[in-house]
Amino acid sequence: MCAVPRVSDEHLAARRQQILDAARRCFLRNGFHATSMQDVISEAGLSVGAVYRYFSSKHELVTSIAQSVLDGADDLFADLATAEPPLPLVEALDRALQFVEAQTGPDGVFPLAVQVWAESLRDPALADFVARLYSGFRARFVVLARRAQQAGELPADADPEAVGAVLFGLVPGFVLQRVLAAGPDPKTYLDGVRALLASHGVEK
Amino acid sequence: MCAVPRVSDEHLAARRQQILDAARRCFLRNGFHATSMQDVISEAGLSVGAVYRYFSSKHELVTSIAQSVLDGADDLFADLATAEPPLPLVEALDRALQFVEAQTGPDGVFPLAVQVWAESLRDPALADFVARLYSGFRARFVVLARRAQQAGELPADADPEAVGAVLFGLVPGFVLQRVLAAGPDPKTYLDGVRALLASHGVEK
DNA sequence: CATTGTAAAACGAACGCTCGTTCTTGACTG
DNA sequence: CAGTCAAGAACGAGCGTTCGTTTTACAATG
Repeated sequence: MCAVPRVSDEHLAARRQQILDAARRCFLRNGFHATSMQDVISEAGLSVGAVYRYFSSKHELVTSIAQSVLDGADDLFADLATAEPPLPLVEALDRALQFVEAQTGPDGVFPLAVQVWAESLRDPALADFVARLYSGFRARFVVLARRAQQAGELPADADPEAVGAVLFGLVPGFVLQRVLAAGPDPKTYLDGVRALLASHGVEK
Repeated sequence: MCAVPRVSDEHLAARRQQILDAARRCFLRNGFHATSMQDVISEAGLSVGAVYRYFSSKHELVTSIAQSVLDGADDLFADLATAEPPLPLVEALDRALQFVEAQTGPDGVFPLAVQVWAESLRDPALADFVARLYSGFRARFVVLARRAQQAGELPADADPEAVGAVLFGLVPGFVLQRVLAAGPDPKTYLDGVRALLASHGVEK
């Protein structure tokens, strides 16, 4: 009741974001575990008490960053799956690779995403979040495959679920090589995909 | 005088392996960072001093496990690339997926590999090791692609480097879905690949 | 074959330090 | 002056590692 000495909501939100930004920089630089709360606090230019007002624990901070890292890619994938007219597979992949390529550098989300993957193996809540999200991603690619099939780009008896999984898998396959093993650039990778698509039928 | 008290080399090697096994279990259960030396020591049923006789630091233990996790896959990939007669691409992928599938469970190497990936982003020495090894893996798939091309399985103007990168990328693409997002089984995934290979030419 | 000398191997208490978190304090706001 | 917010000292737990000591294994000895 009564006296309500308040700071504007924007101020509170800005403070929170200030902490999140600092945490992201620290986590990117040193990883979740090697980053101490003191690191984040110093990076944010705040005090211990201030940070603990906005986040009740380090774990909450890690979780917040992890979720923000993974969110946002879905927008792109949604576009790929719903574009009119339906995108040819190679073009859809081209866009996806260009998008993720921009996130493979030290300022992109993928170095953090790799850490999230590792973390999710030991944090069931995070694992659930990741599984849900990535299954959603895959579903986008399944839609993409189904529409490509309707457009005659795939054999009539192809399983869109299977093709979608492969298409989706091409993305982390590209990213991992890029981040860990100096993989080829998106254009070269795409050329490889094209060559496979143009391959001669196969079957043993 | 001249006492030469010795313990057999096998004993020493066995002790070392005993520690490595314990460390692997701990790291798999809790991750590199959340595992304390005390955890490893208790798991191994040894004393602090004993463990530090064999490994001079926690970091050395982590590095040893990380390297052992990544080693060994190359044998399989080498076989794929050098088999006579040259393997059809789908069959080679089939073998690769079956091999990695066996390693995706909680007792396989992949949950640990994901941690190694994360760790390598912040440990230059490990990053170098990983990059070298994975580039080697990719090279195997490039050979595979080149031979498939010679067998007429790929267009004559295809770039084996690009195709090899894509083929290699299919593997982690599969693994990540399997480990993080309840991805499809190897057979379904392979069906997807087959459908793509049988696709209708494409180009815009 | 018992005894002894000795170095390797194992032990585990203790150390210094950093961690994540809590608590006390005071300044500032409405 | 009531109440919020930030500051930062303080805390206990747990970390990785060190190190002085004890135990073990075994060749040399008598």
